Amino acid sequence: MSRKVRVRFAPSPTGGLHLGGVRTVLYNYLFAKHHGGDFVLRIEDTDQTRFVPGAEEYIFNCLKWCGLEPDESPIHGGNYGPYRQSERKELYRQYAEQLVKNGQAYYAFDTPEELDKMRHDLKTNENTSPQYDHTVRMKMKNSLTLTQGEVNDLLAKGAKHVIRIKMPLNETVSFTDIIRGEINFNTSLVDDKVLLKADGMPTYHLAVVVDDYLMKITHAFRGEEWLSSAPVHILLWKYLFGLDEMPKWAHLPLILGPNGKLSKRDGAKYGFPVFAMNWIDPKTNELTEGFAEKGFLPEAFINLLAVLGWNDGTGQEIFTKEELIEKFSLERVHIAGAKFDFEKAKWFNHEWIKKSEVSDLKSPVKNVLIKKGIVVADEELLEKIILLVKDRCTLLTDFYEQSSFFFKTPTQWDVDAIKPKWNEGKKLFFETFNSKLLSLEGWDTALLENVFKELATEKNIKPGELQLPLRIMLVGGKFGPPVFQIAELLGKSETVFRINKALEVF
RNA sequence: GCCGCGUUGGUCAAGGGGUUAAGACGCCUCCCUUUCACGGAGGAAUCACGGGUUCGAAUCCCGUACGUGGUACCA
Repeated sequence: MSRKVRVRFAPSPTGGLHLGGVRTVLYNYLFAKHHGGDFVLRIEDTDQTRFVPGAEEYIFNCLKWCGLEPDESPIHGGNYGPYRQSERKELYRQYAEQLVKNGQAYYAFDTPEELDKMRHDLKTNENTSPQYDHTVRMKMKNSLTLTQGEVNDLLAKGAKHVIRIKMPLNETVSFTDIIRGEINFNTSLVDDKVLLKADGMPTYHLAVVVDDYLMKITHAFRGEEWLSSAPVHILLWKYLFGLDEMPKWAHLPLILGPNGKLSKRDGAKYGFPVFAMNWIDPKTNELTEGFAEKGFLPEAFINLLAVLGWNDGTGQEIFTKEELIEKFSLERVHIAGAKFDFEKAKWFNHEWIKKSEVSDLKSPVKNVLIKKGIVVADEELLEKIILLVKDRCTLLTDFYEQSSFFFKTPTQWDVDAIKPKWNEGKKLFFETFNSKLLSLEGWDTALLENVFKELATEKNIKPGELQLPLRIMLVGGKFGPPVFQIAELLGKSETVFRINKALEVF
């Protein structure tokens, strides 16, 4: 009988939620839901110096927008709380002390200056970043080098100290990564990582192991950047709780930018978002644009993220969240990192806009229009407009360009586009056309097109040569859906009005 | 430097000993449409390199190169 699947995501509230982070959440979520398990979200606010106000709330907003709400979290509650690292502070010390007692960790009293000095003194061309490891620990100020009495004195005096893991000499630590298979590390090459900081807060290394144990996590998925510190976590599991209890690991490939690791700067540089939603850094007031505000549908966003590094083997690319839950498997996650391609991302959004129902598009489109100062009074008209233009919108924001002319009479016309072929005959045509429209019984696309073509034939002008001028009269430029459909939605009086108005200028 | 991980068209990728090496994005051509899209039909473009193993290697092994992550009292 296997345990219920429980996976977790543990962001630190340090700022915006970037693509890699959202994808990690996504894979956690999909895996949990695929197995009918729980998706636990805890906050890694272990380091007060890096905690950014508003960032936690921001994370929840992003998850909500993406439709990836956790089953347990600081705001959703759950049976394994508290879910904030800072609120669990007292838990960690005992485990660290236990390791010290068992000789698997030790107190270190080195000051930051002493550490700097050590790193500076030992730095050579062959060893550009010396580690606090078995080669130097016996030269430092710690409970391995001091006498028991000295240590007790320091502790009694309340001397600042950390607890570091004592990496064993020349042992092989192995574990099986669900995506990558067996991975081995030689412990001699791993440094004595700090487990408990001088301020009493745990580092990620201690916290992740203790919390995963206490919260009964069965599967731990995280970015590949954690792979190097995996041996520390494995050892901690072995020392503290036993390897049998340890969750299964999977290290997810990185999402890369055009030049290496995807960074916030790449977004600014290449003009695409890297965060799920807008993030304003409270310190600098700097805004980083999000996919939501850029005009992405959340369904498209998680879809494109899901298939950036995973596929179901069939060639299918468009998946609903339900399909993803059903088909997702870690074994089919790609091992290598993937470069993010914004063009493809836009394609996904376009596909999603095309396949979305008008009723689902209405609210986001309305928001786009309202933001641009357009008042949408007629809901029915809005629905017709969306249906008419959605195939040509890649981003939700495109709905503005594609439909604003339905709400605003043009005040400028692309005169250059028609001027070369404009003449009195055409002007006369439109004057006649307008009076015909006025006396028309009924008003629909087919009827308008008929009247237009009949009159063109009568006047001996090719209808094609008249369509562009009509379009420009109605919308102002060479864009928009088929011109007679525009006229139909505009209605008789507005159509006639626009033709007259344009005729004065042409 | 050291350690880990990786490498199939420009990008995402399928394929895991025998394939004409799928498909998608992007690009190009044509059709549809005398706006632009959508849609349809085509096209150019790929197994990092060098050694093995094998009758046979994109697929397995070793090396090299390159990329990437880590090397913090950051996560």
